[in-house]
Amino acid sequence: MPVRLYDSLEARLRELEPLVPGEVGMYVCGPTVQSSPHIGHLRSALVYDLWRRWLGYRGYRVTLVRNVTDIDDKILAFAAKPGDTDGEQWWALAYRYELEFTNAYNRLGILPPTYEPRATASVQQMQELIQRLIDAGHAYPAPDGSGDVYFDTLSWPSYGSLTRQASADMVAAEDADPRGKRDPRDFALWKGRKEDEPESASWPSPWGPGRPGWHIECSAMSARYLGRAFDIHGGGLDLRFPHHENELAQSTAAGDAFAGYWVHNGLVTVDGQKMSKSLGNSIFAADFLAEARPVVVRYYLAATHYRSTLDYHQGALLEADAAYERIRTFLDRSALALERAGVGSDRADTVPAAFADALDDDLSTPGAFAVLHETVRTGNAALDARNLDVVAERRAEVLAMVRVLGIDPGDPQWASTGAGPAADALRALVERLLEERQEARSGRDFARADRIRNDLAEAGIALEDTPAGTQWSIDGE
RNA sequence: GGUGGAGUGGCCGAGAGGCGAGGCAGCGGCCUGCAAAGCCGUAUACGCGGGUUCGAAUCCCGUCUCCACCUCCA
Repeated sequence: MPVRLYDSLEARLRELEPLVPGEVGMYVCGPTVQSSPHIGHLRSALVYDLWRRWLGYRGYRVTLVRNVTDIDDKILAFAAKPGDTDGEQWWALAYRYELEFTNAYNRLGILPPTYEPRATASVQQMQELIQRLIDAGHAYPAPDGSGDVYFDTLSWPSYGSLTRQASADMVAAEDADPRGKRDPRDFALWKGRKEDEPESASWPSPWGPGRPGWHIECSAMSARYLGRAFDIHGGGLDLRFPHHENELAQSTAAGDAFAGYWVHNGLVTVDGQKMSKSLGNSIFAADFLAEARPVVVRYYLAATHYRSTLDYHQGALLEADAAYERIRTFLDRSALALERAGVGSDRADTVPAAFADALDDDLSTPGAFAVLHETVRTGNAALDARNLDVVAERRAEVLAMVRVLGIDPGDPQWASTGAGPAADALRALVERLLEERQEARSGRDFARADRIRNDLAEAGIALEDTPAGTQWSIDGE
């Protein structure tokens, strides 16, 4: 079955047919590194990580490019603002936040993209694109001497096609500063340097010193790294307009075929309300990751379909934790049972057909998780029935699925810091106590056995008696 | 005003004309010294009102409510 994905431009499910068979070029709008990452940023990056992993599993060679917007109005404004970061250069501020994003991505097991270009490194390509637009009659330098260059929306009849809007119906922004625009809908391709802006934030150009507008970077960098025609363009739903609409207009007006498919991920709300910088209700990555293990956060973010709104509320991570534990526990139990029987336990199979069908169908992670849990259930039943052949099969399937989703509990990525002398000492002590408890149980001295179990529980160590012996684990790991 | 999306059981969350996805919580049972884990069983669910159909959560008409975007946004 071919992979199908929902194309926002045509507003329908389409089969993926890459320009070059077997290869997929994917451009995703990354963050503007002006403040700390929040859940929405994590979700967005995770969505494309999952797309990339699935397409990779399906045999495609995926080139994933996710940009970093490291120059923009707010970055300059925040750097200039007096406060804690007084005196910090705009580029230092941008880099500081970029590192925060990278760190959060890493903790969630989001694989680094094939390449992560910064806007400031492609200014030349942007200028070339702007020049092509001017030459084609779709852009003009402002006549007011500001050094701005605008895209001429009225010169491009299909402007608005991505969001199915007619230019005439668009409400002009209240705060729109008409400056040298021919039409309020025109947008800046190039912004002339203003007096109070640092010289380090300006580049020479045929239209005077200045810096690129926001939208132009994606048009220029997607073409630079993926070609003037590429397969998939992704980004948050909130970027559809104006950002993606403008990208589409610029690139196509300049004669580039641009993206074959437009994919938009749903936003994250908090208690039903949109999370946004202006509302100040953002849940930041650091707080979020402090609430649950990163692998559980990943499970939580991946379990909802990527196009749905994800509404975060208190307790959501606890549910995700319980669901994830079910999978982890099965993998532990099955490994133990197979090893005792002298059967290897690291075999990973291909994923079940139903799981593949779900992900082929517009990356239906909810369907995929349903299959994963079904498989765990039948695997557990086989364990109880001591049917090890079936256990081995189910385990191999679960491993394959969990690896595609990036939530394999055995992945060193998620390994706790519990290695080294301290962990060894803890293990020795716990195992000594477990021996004592076993002696007590054998002598039917349950009071003593339970006292040991309670003491360990108070220290955050949970016990589980299984036919194969007692297992212990540290809560939250 | 324009454009798009959503309302599903105690909660989360899929599905898109016909055997009630899956998870969490609950209840009953099995297992267990007791737990834990696991297994089995367990639900008058589809915003409201009409209609089409042998059959509607799904299609049609109407209606209510919520959300997003319309030049800061992942």
